[in-house]
Amino acid sequence: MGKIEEKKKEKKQALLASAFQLFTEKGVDNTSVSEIVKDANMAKGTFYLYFKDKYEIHNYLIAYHANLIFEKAYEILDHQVLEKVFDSVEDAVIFLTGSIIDQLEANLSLMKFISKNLSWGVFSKIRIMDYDNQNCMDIFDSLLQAFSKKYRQKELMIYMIVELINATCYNVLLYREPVRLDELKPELFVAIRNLLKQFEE
Amino acid sequence: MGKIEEKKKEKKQALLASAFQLFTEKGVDNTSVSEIVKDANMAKGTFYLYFKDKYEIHNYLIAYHANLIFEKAYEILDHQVLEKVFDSVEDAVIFLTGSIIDQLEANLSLMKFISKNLSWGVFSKIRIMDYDNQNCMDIFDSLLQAFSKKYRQKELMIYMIVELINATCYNVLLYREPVRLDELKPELFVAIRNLLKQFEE
Amino acid sequence: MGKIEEKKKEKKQALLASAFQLFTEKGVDNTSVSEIVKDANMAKGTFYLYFKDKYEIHNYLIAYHANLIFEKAYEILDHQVLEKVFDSVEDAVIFLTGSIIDQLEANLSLMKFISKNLSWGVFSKIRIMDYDNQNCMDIFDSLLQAFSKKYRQKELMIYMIVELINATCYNVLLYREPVRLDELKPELFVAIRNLLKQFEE
Amino acid sequence: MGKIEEKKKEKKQALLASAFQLFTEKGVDNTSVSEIVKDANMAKGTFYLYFKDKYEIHNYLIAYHANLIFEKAYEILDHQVLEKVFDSVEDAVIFLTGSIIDQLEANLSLMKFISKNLSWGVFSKIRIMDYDNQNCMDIFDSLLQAFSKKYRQKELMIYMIVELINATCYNVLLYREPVRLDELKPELFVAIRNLLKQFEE
DNA sequence: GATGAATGAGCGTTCATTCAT
DNA sequence: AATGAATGAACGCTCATTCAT
Repeated sequence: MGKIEEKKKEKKQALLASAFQLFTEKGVDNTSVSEIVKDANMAKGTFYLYFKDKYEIHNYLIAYHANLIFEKAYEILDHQVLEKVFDSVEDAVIFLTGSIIDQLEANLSLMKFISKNLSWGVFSKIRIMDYDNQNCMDIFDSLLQAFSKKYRQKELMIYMIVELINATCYNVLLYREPVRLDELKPELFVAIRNLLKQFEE
Repeated sequence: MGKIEEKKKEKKQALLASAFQLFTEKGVDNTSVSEIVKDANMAKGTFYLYFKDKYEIHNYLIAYHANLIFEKAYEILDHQVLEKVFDSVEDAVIFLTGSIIDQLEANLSLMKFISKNLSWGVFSKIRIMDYDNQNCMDIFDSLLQAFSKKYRQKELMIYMIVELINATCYNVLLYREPVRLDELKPELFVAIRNLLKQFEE
Repeated sequence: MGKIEEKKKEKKQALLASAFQLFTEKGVDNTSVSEIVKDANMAKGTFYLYFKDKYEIHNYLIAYHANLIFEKAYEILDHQVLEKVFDSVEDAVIFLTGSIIDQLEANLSLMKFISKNLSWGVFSKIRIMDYDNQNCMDIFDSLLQAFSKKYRQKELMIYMIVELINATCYNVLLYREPVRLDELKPELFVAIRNLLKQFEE
Repeated sequence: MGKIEEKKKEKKQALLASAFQLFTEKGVDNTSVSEIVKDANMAKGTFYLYFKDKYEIHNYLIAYHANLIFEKAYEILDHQVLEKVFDSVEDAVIFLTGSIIDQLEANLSLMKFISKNLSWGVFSKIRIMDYDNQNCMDIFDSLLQAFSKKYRQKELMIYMIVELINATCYNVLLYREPVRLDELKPELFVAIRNLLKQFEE
């Protein structure tokens, strides 16, 4: 019956929502299963019907939200590409980067949650999960194709760009160290343009 | 009497050694104080004579080992500089980077330990601790001066380089994803050269 | 289902019984939660399902047993009042006192437990708890009304009488110092009669 | 050598002073030997050269300070008796009581410290200790003799008076329950006069 | 499928006491 | 006599997990 399936999905979503809120609020280590189920209005045992343990729900959430950020960024980008706003791939990537940084800046606890947990491996696993979004790589890929430019080692290039953004923004956004975001941004954009050039065929 | 002081230092060293081994083997969260003192052949209470809690010994170890890596790299570099091996700062930085990566590759659990815990703030605090070494920034600084080249925003530049190295090497060293180390290295080196150029005055 | 509720009540009762025995035997400070649950044949965690900490069960027991003593004394008194045994309020109060002293004498560890912990504030809080008995003040009140005599500052009067009884009996019952109980009693009764007179309007 | 004896007495006094301050400030259970010796500027081991354990120093302090209160009260009284200020024993006892209550009121943490720990047995042991003061009983005794009145069962009488004062003042001073001190005092004085009359021969 | 009472190993931390110096 | 480093049992408390209902 579809209704049962629906109810199960609702339960799972409720658990995910509660866990995400608590994880970002107080950290994963300081959040207990008890608190999650309490917040989700469920019995403790129910949690274990949907997730093997606390770490499964943790990984799920990282992948989910990391993907969400790219999705949102791409959504905005897509409109602009269609409207031929950008002269080059470089400009589009910079725009994408800016969009991602803006999202992270607007939600620091989300950035904290994702950043230190986001490993390259997670992206490739996102598809396995039950939300059928495009992932980060596809987004870049389609972007690069849209401008029909040829880059070698596309995956490595994207990897280096993503890691550079993530790594440099972390301290800057959370602690304003060693510089403020508005000081980092222009240099980061130049560095990304250079990385793109570096991988041109 | 000096003998007591000596014994105390030995105890502290034993605790640091045991903690480091266990932290790198099983992670900080999965290592208990009980295990540390057991490994160090001490009573539980003794731990608290030397460290306020698990996190104090953790921070101590991060700063200590991060510093050690730079020190070792710089030691080698120093000899080469004296012998005028390098034509430019760029070459020297690349050499330094290579040396650091080699160390990380040779000790993956150390890399794992440092990488996810190393925040920019830690560097500035290293001096405070009781080993009076030069730190990362000083090393770069003296390097740059040695070649009397002028760069703007040196701190930001170093920050971006260090974060790029750290971030890109993590997955590559630990999971060989998305490429192997020997595939990453040349591109990383080019990227670093570009970053240096970007900050030339 | 009622069965679960019943089992929970049984568990709580078992904890209370074990705690009371250990508290009176060895004192509150020398009794650990571990010992209580061991005596009650339960896991340590179970204790914390029923009481916030050691002090909650402690307060519960003080109030409970203090109330119990008054209740028992009043029960007997009630019958006698109905049978018009007493000529005056004074006689009834003396009877009540005697009855309370007898109970304390029969259970010295109970007396020790209650005496040093019983503060005036506890009485007013007894009602809050889940046994809905009359408390000390109500008992005296109804007694005084039964004989329709008017006293001023009833609460202060009762306070002074109760404290006098409690304070003088403590050393006498536990250490027979400075006199034996049978030497104290007549003088205590006279003193109480004088206190009652003192507060007549 | 006398100097060594003197130094030892100084150390003991320092420990007593530190312990008393900490006991009254934070309670006996929340004060550790570590804190006492730290406050007294001594090594931990030194404590055990002077006291068997924490409880020995505790008992010592109770007896000492309880005695001190009576002493102070008597000192004042003595002058007044010599000057024939009082017409009767009753008046003198009331004065003594007032003086004791004033001291307790002026130092609530002292009152808290003494009150619940003061047992009749402590008084008789005071003499054993190394401060050779008169104790409570002697004070009353000499008072009664000064007025050459005859009371029966003097010890019991004093016991009841002292316990009544102590017991009724405790809650009133600490929590103002069930009445304020100025409401208790007149009634307490009347009750004491009645007790004295009760024991007249 | 859902519950939540029960578990108990494990946590970090304290501290009275000992004893080599 | 004085020290203070070392001890380790014991503490209160947490919480992931189980399982009878």
